[in-house]
Amino acid sequence: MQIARDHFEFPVESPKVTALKNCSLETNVQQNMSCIGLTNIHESGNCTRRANQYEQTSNNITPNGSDDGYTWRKYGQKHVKGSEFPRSYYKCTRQNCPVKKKVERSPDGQITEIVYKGAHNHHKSQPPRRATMSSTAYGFGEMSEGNIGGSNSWTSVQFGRNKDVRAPSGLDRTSSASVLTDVSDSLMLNYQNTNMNAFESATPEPSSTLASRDDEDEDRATEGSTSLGDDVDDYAFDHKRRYLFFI
DNA sequence: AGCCTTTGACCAGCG
DNA sequence: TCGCTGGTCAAAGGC
Repeated sequence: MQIARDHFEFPVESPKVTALKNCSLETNVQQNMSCIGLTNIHESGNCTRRANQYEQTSNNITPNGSDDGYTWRKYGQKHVKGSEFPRSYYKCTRQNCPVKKKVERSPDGQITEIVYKGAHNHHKSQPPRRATMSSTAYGFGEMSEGNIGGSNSWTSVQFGRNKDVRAPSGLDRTSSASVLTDVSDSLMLNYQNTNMNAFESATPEPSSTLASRDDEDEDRATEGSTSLGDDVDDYAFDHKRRYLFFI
């Protein structure tokens, strides 16, 4: 919990954030987490390009529950009792990756809660067999990545309201953050750039280790924020044309 | 052609 | 044991 909270305490006004805010204004995609998240790691030029794409399809798009640098496949959706909104269930599409996540989203498309379960056995942002929009953006991936090498745990990321942190097992390590949705948007902008080191220092395994172990061959190309961003940009842009969706 | 989402059915845990 | 609930499966259809 503390870890997650710490994640969201990064500067709101960084150069990246400023650029992204401009992006939102230019494209009328405001409070669009996907747009912001996707464009976080790119130059504003690309930001505009992407945002236009979204604008064509929806005014409120937040693909696949969250943009966390991993690729997710939705395998179920259910309206859970006690919850206002339907809950979507996602699996990491990475082969042999056991990580799952639950996403609750309000009717207007805002994420109200994300709960991660398990630990990725691969580094994030590597092009999967088939990328989707969700695989290309950044924001909360480290939430679950902090569990790499650990037990299957649920890591909760919450938006807009306070909820109990999901902790089915007393042994599970959980973390959560409760922030306003619009605030979280801004926070996501900076997450990748400003908090990687901060988070890594708070987690058992630094990403450099992660990137060079389980899937070294495939992961190598994704190391480093710059190369990572470029790879994701090109790859994601191409595939987003096909997978413009939202929940 | 391959991967995706959707969605109803099914299963397991719990009181 | 039964009913409720959350989580997962799998078929169907879309992109």
